[in-house]
Amino acid sequence: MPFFKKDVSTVRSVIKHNDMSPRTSEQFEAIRKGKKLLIMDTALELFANEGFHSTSIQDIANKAGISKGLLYNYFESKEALIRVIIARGLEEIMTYFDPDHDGMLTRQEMKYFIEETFRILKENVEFWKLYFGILTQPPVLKLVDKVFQETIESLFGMVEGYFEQLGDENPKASARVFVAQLDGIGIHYVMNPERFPLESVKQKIIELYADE
Amino acid sequence: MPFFKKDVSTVRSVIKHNDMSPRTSEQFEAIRKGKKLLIMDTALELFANEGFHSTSIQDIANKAGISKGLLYNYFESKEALIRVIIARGLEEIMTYFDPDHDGMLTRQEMKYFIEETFRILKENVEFWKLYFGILTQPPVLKLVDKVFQETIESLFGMVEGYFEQLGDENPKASARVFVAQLDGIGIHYVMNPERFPLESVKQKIIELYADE
Amino acid sequence: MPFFKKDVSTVRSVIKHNDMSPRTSEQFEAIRKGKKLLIMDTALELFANEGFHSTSIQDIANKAGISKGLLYNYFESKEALIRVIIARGLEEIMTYFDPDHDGMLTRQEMKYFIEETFRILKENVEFWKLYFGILTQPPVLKLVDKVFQETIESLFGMVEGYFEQLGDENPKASARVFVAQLDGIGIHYVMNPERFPLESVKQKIIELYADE
Amino acid sequence: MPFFKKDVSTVRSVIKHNDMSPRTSEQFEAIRKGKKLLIMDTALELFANEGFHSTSIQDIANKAGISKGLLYNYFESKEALIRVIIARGLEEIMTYFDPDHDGMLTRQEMKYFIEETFRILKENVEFWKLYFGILTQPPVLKLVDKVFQETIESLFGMVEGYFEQLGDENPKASARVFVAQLDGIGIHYVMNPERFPLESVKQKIIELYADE
DNA sequence: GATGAATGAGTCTTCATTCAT
DNA sequence: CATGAATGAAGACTCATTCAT
Repeated sequence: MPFFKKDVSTVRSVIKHNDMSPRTSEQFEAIRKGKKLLIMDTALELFANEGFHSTSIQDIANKAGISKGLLYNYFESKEALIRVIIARGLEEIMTYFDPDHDGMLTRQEMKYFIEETFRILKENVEFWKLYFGILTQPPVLKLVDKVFQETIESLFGMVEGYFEQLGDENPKASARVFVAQLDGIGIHYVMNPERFPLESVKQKIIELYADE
Repeated sequence: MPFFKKDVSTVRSVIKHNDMSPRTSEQFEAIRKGKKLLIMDTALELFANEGFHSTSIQDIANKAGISKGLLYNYFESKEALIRVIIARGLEEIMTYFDPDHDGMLTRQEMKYFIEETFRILKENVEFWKLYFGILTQPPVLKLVDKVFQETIESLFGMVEGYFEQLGDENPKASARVFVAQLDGIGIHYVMNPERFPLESVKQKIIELYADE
Repeated sequence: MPFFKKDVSTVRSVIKHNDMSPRTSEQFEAIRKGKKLLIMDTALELFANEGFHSTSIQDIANKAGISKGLLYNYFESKEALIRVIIARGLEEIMTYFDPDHDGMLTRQEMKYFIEETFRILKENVEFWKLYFGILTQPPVLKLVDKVFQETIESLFGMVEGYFEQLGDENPKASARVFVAQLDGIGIHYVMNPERFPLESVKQKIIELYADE
Repeated sequence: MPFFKKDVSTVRSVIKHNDMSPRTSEQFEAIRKGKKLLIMDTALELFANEGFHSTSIQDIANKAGISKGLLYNYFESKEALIRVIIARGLEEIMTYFDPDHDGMLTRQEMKYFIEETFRILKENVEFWKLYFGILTQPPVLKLVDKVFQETIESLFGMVEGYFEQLGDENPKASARVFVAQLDGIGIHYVMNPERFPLESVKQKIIELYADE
């Protein structure tokens, strides 16, 4: 299940009650959390499939079944919205990539790393569409620059360290090739998930980079 | 030299023509061609670096030193403009990839193919920026869909045929991986040409796919 | 002390009442009155310093520490709110200007009138900022038109009567000049209270109009 | 005649011609100048009578008989528009107030100064409505702050110098009173031009300040 | 061929007001 | 009495496109 589709469902039951006293702040909190997720998920889908610029705030509101105004109750601007969406996505992804948070990849972890990559790719097609869409759109990239840079740097560091430790003579170049390859696969996959032979491609990558 | 910067220079002198003698129709033709190229090159640069949506017709006209009206004299719309730019680029690229136009890659041709790919990438950074920007923007991709599809299909066919002829047990998957890898490299390179070790990456790719 | 900052303090204690004993209806009344004053004072300050249009209901609620909804419990609209604020201000001011409520100014009362004017101006800078702000904003003026007109008419009547009784040959013009002068002083003072020499200006006005 | 209504009339004849060659840049210049004045005058009238915030760009465009978009062809924002209007007004006014541009008022010039003041007030009611409207609206005042400050300072300097040279014991205060009085008169006049006895008020002021 | 004034639909954003709780 | 989520109309501004000259 995509990391961002968690438990919006339980929210509704919490917000039902029926006397005349004002809602408690927990109830408001629950409403806010649910709506915020709804908006983010809706926006992600539209940004990913229609592009950031081609998606209007009205489009998002319509699809989410809310009013334009309400969206601004939760996000101060369209730019803030995409920034939050990206930050959430990258954050969660990084937790999968570096399970023991030591910024290091051991030989054993490499196979796991690749498998995780493919799993995450498969389960979050929308997010990755958006990710690649942003990566190649300079003006949109600027909006989320910092978090992007940081995440990518950290990833490169990990991969580079792996090749270094393997005795690779040019670990920087190898890391570039490796990450570029994964990105290339990601792009091709999200552009056409049905026709892309993800499973056999994964095997090939494991053979190439993590074979014992 | 970028494939799209060819004979603008020779045309310049014709455009500068500023005395009172009537122009011959060949001269008019030359003006048209020169202006058209000027517009296309200017637009390519802006689309690539600022994004299609963030570049206005006014921006293009300003940078090209012409009026908005004149642009519409040459291209019927902004969409038509990007379509023509992409079509020109893909067309020229394909001539390099399949020199004898037989849609086939022999073993010898593979090394040449890879080298050409890297050369073209290096010499046409702007175009590739635009290419990848479009590839990941569904609504913009729609504008140029047909020519993109055709080019990509034809490319895949060639590469798939190559792996088939090599006896690869899953030529489809291998072709996907191969093209995805080149695309990944392309993206990473155009995003940051100075820091990307293009030359050593090229050697790696040749080793991997075209070593005798 | 500003005429509008009177008994808020005594009310505060009542508002703080927070145990579980049921409130008497007098207590409710006191709460209502206290909250209403709180809202009016807060709104006055913001309207005066930020302008009517630039102050949002949310701003007022925030600054007053209450919710938007509650504000509408006391005032049916933003326009009603400013109307009530202005009406209260003008009403209280008129009680100072015409102490025996006979609509007349005797020669002795003139000096007192001028002194009161300056005292009131000094003690209610916020109110006068708002007053002058409204005076010069036709669409806002419309909102409070009636009470403004009445107050100004009544004032003019008093002053005109004074000049008449003094044997002035053109009491209407003199009254206009006099009131205009006071308004001019008022505006300049509230725009920059620190740098305006209020005391010496007051003496000058007394010399000019109420010297024995 | 208001200083800002000059010779828009002649423009139309200039812009007529009838072959297929593009307009000359003088023609464009003439069009731009005329439209710019039209927009400024229209906006002045609306800002003055409806207030800055209550006047929408659409209102201005409608009244001027042009499209919203065109207005932005001439002024980059609503704020820029009011700034230009105010700057133009203040500039022209200062030329009347200090005819020999020496920043000084001689005794003879004082009578002329007052007469000019009243003439300008009478002939530019709209502008002065806007002027006073802005003076009392902090958030709008901020938009035009610099030019306002400068003009007012310069005016105060002149008037203060006059009282000083007259041997006044407190020229600063006298200048304040004087300018405040003129402002008060201005406000009352523009609020209700028909009922304000401008002529006799002028005489009174001349008596008070410039009598020989 | 060439210009740029002109249009108007579409976009982001704000905010007074309502209402369920 | 009190809260703040929710609405929607309105406003500033942008921009592809047209067209008279």
